[in-house]
Amino acid sequence: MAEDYVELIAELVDRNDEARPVDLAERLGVKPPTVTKNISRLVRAGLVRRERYRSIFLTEKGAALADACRRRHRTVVATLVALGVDPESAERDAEGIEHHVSDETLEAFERFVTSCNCPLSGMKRSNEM
Amino acid sequence: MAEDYVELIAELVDRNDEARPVDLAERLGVKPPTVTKNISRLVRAGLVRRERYRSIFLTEKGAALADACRRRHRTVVATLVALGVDPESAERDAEGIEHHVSDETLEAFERFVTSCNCPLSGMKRSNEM
DNA sequence: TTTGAAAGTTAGCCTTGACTAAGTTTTGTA
DNA sequence: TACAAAACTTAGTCAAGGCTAACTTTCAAA
Ligand SMILES: [Mn+2]
Ligand SMILES: [Mn+2]
Ligand SMILES: [Mn+2]
Ligand SMILES: [Mn+2]
Repeated sequence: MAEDYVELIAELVDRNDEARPVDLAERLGVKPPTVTKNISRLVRAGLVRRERYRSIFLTEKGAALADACRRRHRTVVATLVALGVDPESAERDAEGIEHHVSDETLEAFERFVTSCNCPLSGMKRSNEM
Repeated sequence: MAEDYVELIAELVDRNDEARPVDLAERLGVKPPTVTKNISRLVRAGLVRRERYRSIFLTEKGAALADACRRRHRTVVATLVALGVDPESAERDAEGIEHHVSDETLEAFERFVTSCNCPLSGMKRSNEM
């Protein structure tokens, strides 16, 4: 839960300079009271700051987690796409898969997408055929 | 939850001709009362049969789900290993990842591991380097 | 400047999936 | 065969993460 929240908060702050509960609820597909309760949990965990009836921001700790999650998210999506999954399915599946990808697996994914993008490897062609 | 249970029950029946709650608890890393409660849920869902104080068996429906899950599990592990993840990490991560792999992604994984095992593709070499 | 709608919170409820403690049934062994 | 240990279930508790209904605060339009 925490990972999806901080990831999305970072994204919203980047795009809108703030993260509002209403937008979190919309994007996460839950109702506003659920967001309020979960944000309280994140506050308890030291990941976000909040003032009542105002926007939500990440703490240093939350921002660090968000960065790691966003990076991992992008890597998982890139890996799925490189394996031939259509981008919409890749995005949808990655949202769940990302939370089960260990550091070792993440490194393997990074190696793979890197080698895939290298035109000399010949991997992309043979895979996509 | 259901997926992990039916998958494991199928595996235990294959290996031991029966699935006992004590073994499920051991393998799933939970306590016996948790297994009892979850098995009741599976009974309600029509996935398993049970007689009190006796072993657990899959219904037709449960066996069908188990087969699909085991197949998907193996494909996910094979994909991770083909991407260079060590087998222990692959097995561990697959246990979580499998539940978020859609049919489209599963097909892409199958295509990938098949092409990887084809000695003519050259993919395995370039990836493992 | 008032005021109504939008946004946010609180309270209370539910389900899932975990646990412990305590009771019941089965089973291996003396 | 008796009985203790192992296996299983029941009862009760808890936290996470959903929901609705109702309340409070904010904000923008009249
Ligand atoms: Mn996610
Ligand atoms: Mn994500
Ligand atoms: Mn699993
Ligand atoms: Mn599995």
